[in-house]
Amino acid sequence: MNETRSDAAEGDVDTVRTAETLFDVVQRLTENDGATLAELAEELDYAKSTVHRHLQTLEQLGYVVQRDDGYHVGLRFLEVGVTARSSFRGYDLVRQKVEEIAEATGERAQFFVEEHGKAVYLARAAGDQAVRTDPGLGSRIPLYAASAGKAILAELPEPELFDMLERMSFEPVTDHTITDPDELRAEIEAGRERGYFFNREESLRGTHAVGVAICGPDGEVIGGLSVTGPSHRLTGERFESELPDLLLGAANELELNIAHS
Amino acid sequence: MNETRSDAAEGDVDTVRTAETLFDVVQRLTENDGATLAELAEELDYAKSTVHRHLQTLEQLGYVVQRDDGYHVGLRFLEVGVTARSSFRGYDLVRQKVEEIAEATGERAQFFVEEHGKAVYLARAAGDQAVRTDPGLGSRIPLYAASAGKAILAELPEPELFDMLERMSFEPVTDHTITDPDELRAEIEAGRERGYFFNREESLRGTHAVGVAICGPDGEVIGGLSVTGPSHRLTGERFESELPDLLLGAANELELNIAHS
DNA sequence: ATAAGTGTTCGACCATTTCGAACGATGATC
DNA sequence: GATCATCGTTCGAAATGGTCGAACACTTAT
Repeated sequence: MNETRSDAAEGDVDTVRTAETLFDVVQRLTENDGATLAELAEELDYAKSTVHRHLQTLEQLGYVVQRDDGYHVGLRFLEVGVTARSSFRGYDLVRQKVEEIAEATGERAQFFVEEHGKAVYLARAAGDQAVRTDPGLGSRIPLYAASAGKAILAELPEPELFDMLERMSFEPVTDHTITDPDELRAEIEAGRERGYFFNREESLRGTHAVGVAICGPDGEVIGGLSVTGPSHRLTGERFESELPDLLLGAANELELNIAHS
Repeated sequence: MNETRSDAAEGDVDTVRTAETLFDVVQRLTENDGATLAELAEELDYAKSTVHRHLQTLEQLGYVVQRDDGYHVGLRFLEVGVTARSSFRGYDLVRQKVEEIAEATGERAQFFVEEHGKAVYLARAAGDQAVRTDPGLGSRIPLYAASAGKAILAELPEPELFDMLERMSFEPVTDHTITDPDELRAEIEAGRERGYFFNREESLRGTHAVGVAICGPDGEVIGGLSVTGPSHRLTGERFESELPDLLLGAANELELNIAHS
């Protein structure tokens, strides 16, 4: 099929170096919120003056805040991130549906989209527990380790799917994670027939999940919806039939609503 | 050439120019999601190649995504923004409380924090309407135009308050917005006695609000909590006594819970 | 008073960003 | 099926601007 691809595989295309150091600072700041200038310079191995200049720039632009206890990432990231989130079609509708599903099943429901070959959490709701904030909002897991991720993969057009599988590194998340491309391929095929996908302790030990894809009016995949719970509770009929049916119904309704929005 | 360095706070401190152009791109991308390279270069008045390089860098770092219909801001902003949000003490507790208040009052409840001299939405919940997403999450309004903003100002130590008032530009949001520093000062004093603050169509026509401050265990202000609603519904006893009491109770409880967390 | 911890400034070196024009790829129009 | 319009991409030359390290200023603890 394709052959002229190898050259772009690893070559760092020409890139703005300064931006890398800038986001290094941001990155370190998220991992070590409230860090001081000296700490950051030390950890990043840049000159203090360099880090200082970047922090000052970031602060002036609103992306960093300096308080008495050190530097913090600013809420402008949240502002931008929220617009990024709402740029997904039907996000509001999906969010409501996620909460409905959580309530109906008593389990945790979540919605992912694909970005840069990973599954990114966009919404999550818990059935039983008090309404807790979404801790991992925006966090990423490999597509092949999530039921919703597999559902997304299965809806991709063949060439894109091929590319994506090519680029995957298949690092295990748990000892049940699929690490064989052929095995993943087979599961995608199987799930395509059924319309729903499973995750048996592949992303978290002791946790099962069922997932389905959400597609837009033109057939393009928007994201994936899944229900997660303890493996002892997600089993048998409920796991293999009831929850899938519920999800398929939800997906269907969602897709209709999205198409008419 | 010699620089006349006005040692006041006015001068542009030395700043990473490249970062400015980079965030110019990001900014434009949030305002015009899905823009093409040519559009961005045109609107920003940079060379196409320059914008291209920045976009490529941003994409490689995960902060921008290129889809068939153009470039989009990436969800990494959301990821970073969420950590910024949860770096505020007691955010989870506050969020729950906001939802409780919305449910109890049937009106809209919201939580702000101060950043860069503005009030930033961190949480919002609506009582009546279906659970809708927070549209303006991360968005900013002037402190002096929000009841919760005034509450925050009133809790600041005098020197900081002074500085902040100095820097304020007092641009009106509606025709009821306070634009006179002395008037604001007076309202802050008055509210300090009472413990709560009002907003009478100062941020949105036809809308009233009551707000209180939330403080941490050391007396430092964390943010402000407020209830908003149509001015015809927020009036009389309910507006000037019931809601304030409710909010003061909520703040009190919150502060206790936060102190013990 | 001293010391250790902040953040801040400065000038010289040289890395790197910027620009514009030309290229290649894709899709629309006639 | 050829031509035009648009899109993203590449390239080298010129100068803009980022990096470094040492020294400064400031606050708090010893």
